[in-house]
Amino acid sequence: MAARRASKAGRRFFRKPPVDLAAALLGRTLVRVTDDGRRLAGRIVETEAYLGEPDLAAHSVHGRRTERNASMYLDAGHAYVYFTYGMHFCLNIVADRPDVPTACLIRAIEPTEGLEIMGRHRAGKISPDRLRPIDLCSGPAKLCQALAIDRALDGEDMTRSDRLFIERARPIAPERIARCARIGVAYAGAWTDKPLRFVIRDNPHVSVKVR
DNA sequence: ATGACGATTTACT
DNA sequence: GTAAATCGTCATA
Repeated sequence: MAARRASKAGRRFFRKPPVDLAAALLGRTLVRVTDDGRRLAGRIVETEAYLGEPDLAAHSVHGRRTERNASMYLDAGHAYVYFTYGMHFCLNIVADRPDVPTACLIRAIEPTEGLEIMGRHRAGKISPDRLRPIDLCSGPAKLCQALAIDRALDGEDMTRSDRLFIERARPIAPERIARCARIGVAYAGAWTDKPLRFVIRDNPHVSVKVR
């Protein structure tokens, strides 16, 4: 008898505007099953919404469509994994409807399953004293490294995939969610300061402190 | 073909 | 607080 698991989030859950999805993702479980069958998981504690065409911080600004960001145009619930800074991957989940290139960046999770393997994935490049649970997945590129997420998972349909998906969980009460400006988008003019970042209040696993 | 840049992380002062 | 790492991606030519 297989262990009982929470149900996998389906299309209906993801098919909402990116701001709504970013908030709805908080508290839910991100699950990654590796090629050798290991289950790695964590609770989503920080997300950001990217609003597509008008959003000067979005890869799909002005309807830009390239080989890299093609996944943003897929239906809601697909993964958009991009490579940046010559060394890092970041995971987004596509929101809304097909051909509306909006998405939510998963910026941090609180690791709950497979911490030892996550640590192994993170080890090597960093000093051992940086392998505390709180250092494992507290950033968009760190969590991708810990969960072994790279471009091989770009375009993955997370409503059907057995290697990357969201499990339903008790929603976070609205008063426990903080909204603030997104991280690392200083170049985005009027969009730099829009409150499109969502975090669970006072959670120690977030990437950058809320101000 | 080339140049500039980045939805970041890390170590160091 | 600052700066280095490091290269795929994109716009320009």
